[in-house]
Amino acid sequence: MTLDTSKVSIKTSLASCFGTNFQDLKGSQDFLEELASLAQEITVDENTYIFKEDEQSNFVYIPISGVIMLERSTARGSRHVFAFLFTGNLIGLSEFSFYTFSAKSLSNSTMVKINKSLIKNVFERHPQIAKRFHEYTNIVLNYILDQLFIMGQKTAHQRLALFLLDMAKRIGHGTQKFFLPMSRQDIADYLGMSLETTSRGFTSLKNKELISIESNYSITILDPKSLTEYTDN
Amino acid sequence: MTLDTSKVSIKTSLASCFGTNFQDLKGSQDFLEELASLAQEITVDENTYIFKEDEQSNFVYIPISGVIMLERSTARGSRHVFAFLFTGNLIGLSEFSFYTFSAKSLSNSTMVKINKSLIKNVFERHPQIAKRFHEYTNIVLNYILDQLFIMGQKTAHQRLALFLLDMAKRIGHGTQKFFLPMSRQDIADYLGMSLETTSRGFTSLKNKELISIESNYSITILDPKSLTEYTDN
DNA sequence: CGAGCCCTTGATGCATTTCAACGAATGTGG
DNA sequence: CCACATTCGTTGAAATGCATCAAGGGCTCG
Repeated sequence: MTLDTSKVSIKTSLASCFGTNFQDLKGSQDFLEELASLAQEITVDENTYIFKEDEQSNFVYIPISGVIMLERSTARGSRHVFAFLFTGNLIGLSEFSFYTFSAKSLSNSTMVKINKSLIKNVFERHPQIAKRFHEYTNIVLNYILDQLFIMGQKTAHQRLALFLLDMAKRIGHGTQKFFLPMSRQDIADYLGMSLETTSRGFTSLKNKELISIESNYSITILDPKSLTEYTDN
Repeated sequence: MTLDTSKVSIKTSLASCFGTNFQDLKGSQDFLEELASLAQEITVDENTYIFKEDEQSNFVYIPISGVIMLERSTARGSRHVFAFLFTGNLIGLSEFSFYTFSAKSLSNSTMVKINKSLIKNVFERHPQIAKRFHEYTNIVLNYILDQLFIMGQKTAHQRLALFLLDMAKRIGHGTQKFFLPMSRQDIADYLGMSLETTSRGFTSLKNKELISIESNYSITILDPKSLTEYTDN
């Protein structure tokens, strides 16, 4: 039950939840000390659930490395994927006492696991930290609104193109070749289309020479500018 | 520049932003006094903009009565409607110094207009109030996630049915007959479909005897249960 | 009464789903 | 190490949903 808060990877993840100058915030030392003694770093295998929908939400998680997929299953057996998370997103903090979605690891991942009561307590005592988190929530909200717009107004292939551009930015960090950590089905369930349409989308973008597909999961964006234009209608 | 905070309508709106037992919160009296002296109640005519995208976001607004539509226009001239608000939603509070969307009144409306700096200041001084607001933000976030799911997985006519059920709940407050305050085009832009598809959706639901259409804007949900089943696939 | 706006309806074509078959990659047991 | 099963992705053909183009109907307001 101890966490090495001096690790760069952990600092990076915290910074992306609470801002880059997080260390300067009033209360941040206190918070870090509590994390050091009461939080833990866990590792999660590929394809395993960190938690499932409707379970008691006693913990929140911050991914350090790996890929986490958030999903919800529907009455009729279909599934909605609503996010792929890489590093530094706080998962599972809400007012509900149970999770409203499942979190599944798509790769070997490491995460910081924190008692929900610890976080809530820190937020009570240190409004500055709470404020930072809520600014971050606002960014998430705006991101989802953009996604909502995309779902309503873009064609299936455009949505796929936008998805790949987003992944390139978040995974490739600038390089245009990256490893896709999720299956075609996962992408389909995220973009609200059938598996086949996703597959055809890949083929179509390849034929247009906008991307190249080295293997099923290794993608290169050949022409970011044209690909962006393609998403613009 | 004074606001009558004893009005029931204003209390109701505040309660829906900050919780029903808002008055018991630490700092709420202070907040109310500031509102009384520094906020104002404004009225807005039908079909006029309260603010537009990219304007300086100096004020936040809480609708008291009427209907507000939040929209964003796109590069290619199309439009995305992302919310219809009735009463008690805090509009326009974000970290950006300009609005990222426009707010348009669809009816004669009254709203409380508050200086953004006042609100931010209250939140700094009274973490309990800020916390309430952020709980409310979380509810909004969940609502949008549901909408995202609907956009991805439901057919056009199902989306319309879900929209009407939502409106009935929010406008009719239990009664099944209600006045739709927005045009077919507004609904289309909200649900990501064409005006014609929206219209056909109305006709189709009418023919299925799930709703009746007294006039273009007066709708009755004849069979809520079957209508709900219809949205379930 | 006519103009203008909003809504509805029809016809057509394109986008996407669905059903079905095939191919490629991966793992398992003989 | 190879045959086989299994999983995942691709491709084709048919059917469906939806957008688009086009025309007509009803309402409101001057």
